[in-house]
Amino acid sequence: MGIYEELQARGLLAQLTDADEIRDLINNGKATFYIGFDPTADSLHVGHFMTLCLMKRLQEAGNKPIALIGGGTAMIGDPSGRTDMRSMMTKETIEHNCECFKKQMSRFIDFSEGKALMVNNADWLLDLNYVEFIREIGPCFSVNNMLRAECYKQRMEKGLSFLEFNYMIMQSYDFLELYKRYGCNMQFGGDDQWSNMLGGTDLIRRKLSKDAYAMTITLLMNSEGKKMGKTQKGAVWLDPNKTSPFEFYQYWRNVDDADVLKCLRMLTFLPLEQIDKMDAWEGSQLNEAKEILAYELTNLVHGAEEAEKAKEASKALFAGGGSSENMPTVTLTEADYREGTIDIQGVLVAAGLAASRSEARRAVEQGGVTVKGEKVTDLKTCYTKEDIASEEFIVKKGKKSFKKILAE
RNA sequence: GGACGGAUUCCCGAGUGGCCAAAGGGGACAGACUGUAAAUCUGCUGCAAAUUGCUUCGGUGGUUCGAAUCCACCUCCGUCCA
Repeated sequence: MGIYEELQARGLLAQLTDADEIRDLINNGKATFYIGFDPTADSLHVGHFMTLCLMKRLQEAGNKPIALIGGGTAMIGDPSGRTDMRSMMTKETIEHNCECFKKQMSRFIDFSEGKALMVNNADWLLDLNYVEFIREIGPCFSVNNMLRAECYKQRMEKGLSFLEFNYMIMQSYDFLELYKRYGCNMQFGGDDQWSNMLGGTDLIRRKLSKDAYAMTITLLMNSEGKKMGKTQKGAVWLDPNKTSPFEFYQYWRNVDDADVLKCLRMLTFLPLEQIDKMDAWEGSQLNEAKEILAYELTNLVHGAEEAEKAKEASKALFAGGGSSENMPTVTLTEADYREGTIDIQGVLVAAGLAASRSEARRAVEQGGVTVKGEKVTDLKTCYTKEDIASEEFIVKKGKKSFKKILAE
């Protein structure tokens, strides 16, 4: 089974410009491909993780990846899949984010000895001369066609600025530039990038009369048709400081039944045969599959040690037993106490389990707060520093949020 | 450049002088039921020293005893015309 067939079996392939040609290229290690990442935040998230995995898979199959950091395109902002304009980022922010991306990517992709490249499109986009550029590239784009592209259609109602309208052209130009510089003949990306990517293959054909290919991977959607990797608090980040390994683990531990197998196939590197066996699992047995999913992904992103810790902590909390050693903790400082004590609302707020004292009050009133295994119903419940220091002071809000509190 | 229309709480969206911390829906959170799933039902959803007080309806000023609501100017967005 070639890499192409494997990707297909995992359900990763969405759209391809030329399936036969692409299969031949990637199965035989003849592809030099690029995937673009716009530095819109200071950490990669789960969406990026999928494409990074794709990159890794293809690299292992002998193809040469180019990770393109969009230091230039981020100056414009991709309107794809957005209903309103992105807020503009300063040059400094973008540069900072680029650095963060670079570090994180090196964890997944082997950049040693020219096995992969990392480039930044700021290097060629920022110095373009406007008139020269539009004279060279402008004639290759039909506005009529661009307006028909899905990514712009969605914006016709809410409004689309000229700035964003240029995004597709910039991305197309990237592909052309990479083709010229490195012989990059393929581009991969999320399915929402399809029209931008086609812009690139078209441009290469027009300017160089050469064929280049594009392929998108399926966006990871849950059974409700929403993009996965987002929580109410925002994206699930790969940076352990933004999303702790434990939270990361829990996110996957909690996916819907309907999505487990899909996630295993698309995200993990487990052999397909093993995943196919799990296909037959039903009901509560699926919980095991979720545990595997959560462990595998945490392992990939944060390493085995962190994955193990997250698993332990989760067992300690939900299944009883296990040690509380690896639970997320919060240490209270002098400033948290008032006259030597802290009330239950204060504890919840200090632990980050409630955003405000009002929210904490509601949680207590509705019977959702547990301290050391005992439900707290009295808002006036107070604790001294000694109470907290004396034994395992575990505060639980609801079923899944909890913190171990330490005294200073 | 001209003519309209719009901006309300996490989101959508009602409210056109006091009864408005602001209807309704979604989401989030909590409870019941469960398998750390889904579905369903219930509660809850600005902040706080909490029978009260404070801050909020794009921004700044103004009218008024009283403004999300009226007036002026500004900012941003949409539609149509150029």
